[in-house]
Amino acid sequence: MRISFWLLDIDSHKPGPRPEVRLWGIDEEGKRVLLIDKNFLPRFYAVPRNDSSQNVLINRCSRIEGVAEVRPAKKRFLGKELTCAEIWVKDPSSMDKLAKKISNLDVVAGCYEHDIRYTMQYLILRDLPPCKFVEVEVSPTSKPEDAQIDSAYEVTGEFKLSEVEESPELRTLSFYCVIPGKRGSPDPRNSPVVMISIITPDGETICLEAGNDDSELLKDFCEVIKSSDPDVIFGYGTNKRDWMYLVERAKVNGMKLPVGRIGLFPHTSAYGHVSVTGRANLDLLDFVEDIQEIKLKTLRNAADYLGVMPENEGPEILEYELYDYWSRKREVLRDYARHNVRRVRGLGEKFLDFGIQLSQVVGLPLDHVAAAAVGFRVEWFLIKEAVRRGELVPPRKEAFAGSYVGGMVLKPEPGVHENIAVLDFASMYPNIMMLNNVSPDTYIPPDEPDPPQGCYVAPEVGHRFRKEPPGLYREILSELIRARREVKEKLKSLQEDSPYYRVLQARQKALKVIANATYGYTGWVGARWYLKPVAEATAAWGRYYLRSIIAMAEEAGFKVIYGDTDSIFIRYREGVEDLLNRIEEKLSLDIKLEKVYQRIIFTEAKKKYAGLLEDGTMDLVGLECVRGDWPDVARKAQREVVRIVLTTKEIREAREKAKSFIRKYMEDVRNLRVPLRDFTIWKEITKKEYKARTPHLKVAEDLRRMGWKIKPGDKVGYVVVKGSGKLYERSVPFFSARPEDIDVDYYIDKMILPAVMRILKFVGVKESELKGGGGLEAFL
DNA sequence: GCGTGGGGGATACCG
DNA sequence: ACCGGTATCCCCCACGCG
Repeated sequence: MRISFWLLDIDSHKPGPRPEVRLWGIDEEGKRVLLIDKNFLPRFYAVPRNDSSQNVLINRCSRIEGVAEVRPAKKRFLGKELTCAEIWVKDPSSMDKLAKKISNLDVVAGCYEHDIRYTMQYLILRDLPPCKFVEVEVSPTSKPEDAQIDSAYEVTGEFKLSEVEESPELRTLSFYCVIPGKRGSPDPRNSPVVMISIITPDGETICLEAGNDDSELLKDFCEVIKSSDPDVIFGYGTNKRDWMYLVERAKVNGMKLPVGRIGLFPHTSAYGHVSVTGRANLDLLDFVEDIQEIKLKTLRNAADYLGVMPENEGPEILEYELYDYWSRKREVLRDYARHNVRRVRGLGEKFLDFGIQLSQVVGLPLDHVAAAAVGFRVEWFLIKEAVRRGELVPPRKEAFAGSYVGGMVLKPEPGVHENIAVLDFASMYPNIMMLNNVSPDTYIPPDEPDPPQGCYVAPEVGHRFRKEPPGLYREILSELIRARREVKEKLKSLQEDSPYYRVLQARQKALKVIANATYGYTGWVGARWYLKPVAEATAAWGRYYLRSIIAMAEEAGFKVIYGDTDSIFIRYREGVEDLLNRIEEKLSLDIKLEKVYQRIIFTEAKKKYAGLLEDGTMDLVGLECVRGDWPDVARKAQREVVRIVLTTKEIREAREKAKSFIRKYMEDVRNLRVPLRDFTIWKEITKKEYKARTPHLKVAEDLRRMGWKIKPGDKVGYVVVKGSGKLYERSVPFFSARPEDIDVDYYIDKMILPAVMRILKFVGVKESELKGGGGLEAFL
């Protein structure tokens, strides 16, 4: 029989002599099904030292224990054709060992693709995209007795992409755990999970609560999951924290934690994601990490930023207060947990479409792709496409991280400007790579002569790339960009509120993310396709094109006020369209009039400016007010000053307004008439060992002494208090300072004044005018 | 012994 | 565990002065 199947999760096991791939998913009727494929073995390639020994190689390999079959194969490696042996392996878990053994044979130059997991080989070789309907021939088989599914089948045919583009209706479950620590971070050996709030697939909210211990709670949690049988589980911070904690607690209680569609425990797997067999466990923090505008990645902030729930809704309880609320204000804690699980679900709804599309594009299962860093998302996309093209996948190797010169940044013309146009190249780096066929497989090393078809030569650095045939990057980038253009075209004909619109919107975003990260990927030492000249040449061409458009703009009589990497800022006037056309014609690169600022202000610094668009929105770029490591007192003050300067017609009037605002604001700060949290400075702990003494490291030490486990990736919030000595000696955790201890002079002199003066000095304000409120200092 | 200036560490931004 | 370019703060130490 033939079924439609949508892949949610994949795993493998080995019940007998042959391994099995298990595909967990949903059929077109909405049945939860398990497909079992007993006819797939993994394979890798052995490349002989020279062509003549291919037969010898095949013979030698065939006789090795654990090899199922050896076939001759023709492949390409970095553009070079080669013949090799395709070695099929009986037991996936022995592939590495086998490859190592074969690598050591005297007739073998090297082995490839043994480092690609069995399940990923399956998806790629069988052309099975995750999160997409496919049709496949199957035969019914008996359900594994402990598997929670409607039916099981054995795969008997090939997968064929289905016409159906929609996703099935997924059952989602959201959960939020409350885990108080008596003193600092909770320890699973002695601190129980006290509450789990859940929103089931039916929309029912359940709030589980611990009794004397959490064994009932954990049992009930598993029971809710089992009975509501979700396809997707949403949580926040669950990959790094909650799941591990729940598993540890289960072990302490001598229990299992059977939350999957089979198996007794969730387990940590690739990219640090926690795998719940048969379901997709998604940690929404993984998506929030990619949103740079959210500085402090709390559930509350993320939900607020994304319009899921205002930050002031529901009680706010800080981590160190949880234990107290559990002991004495439990009703508030329940309310808190209920609000937070709603936040989790809201975020899940925001990100699910994107996750699904990313999974389709990249080819990694949904839960993997969500947790994978950008580099790995790009890489799996490349791996899938390379295999499809018969190109061997390079192994990951230790490489020396040689640095190279990147993009070009112009010194801005400081001051206030009006009517400024921004011209920028559309997807500059991807287009450069396509245009000049920049790719690891088209690169010509210095010792090789020019090929007959000719080559592109990068400016400044001189790296050469074959004109023909098209390289891997040219192929995959043009495919990504073509697909995205097609999706964007289709979007135009759809209603913005239709579900399909949301799907396509997510799809074009997924395609863009991958295309835009490809240049960065080429310069990543850890990349399988890392090749410094590829990144170096791309950047060199970028500088060349930027210089070209600067010259063309100046030739046309425009003054270039600023520029960064792929853009220039010029006065907007007659002739801009003309300039754009001439640039496109000369350079064969898309360039656009990106925006026009009514007014824009630059300081002397690069990468920092504030502009007012025609529609009244403000762009704040690089300034202190967009940086998460400045306290809100300084950020708010600067932001308001910028707003005044940009929106007040007369500069003279703006100056006076800004002055009186800042004077008053500083008075408010001095008298603590601003929210206390606006003094907190947040900084990330980025590593284990430090050379320097800094405020945030000293505070991290304080917190550790208090029992908090501070790890790289954590942010510490501190305030500066009055007293003598170094700044770091006067920095304390934000929650342990009394308002009257705060060193308001520090905040005014070192944070607020510098931040606002950087703007105000360009409208004629002197620092002395702000300090004394027009007093004596003004005359000094 | 004390103030200063510059180098370097650390962080987070831009494109 | 994506790149290089950049600003900014703070710490620290060499240096000059007395």
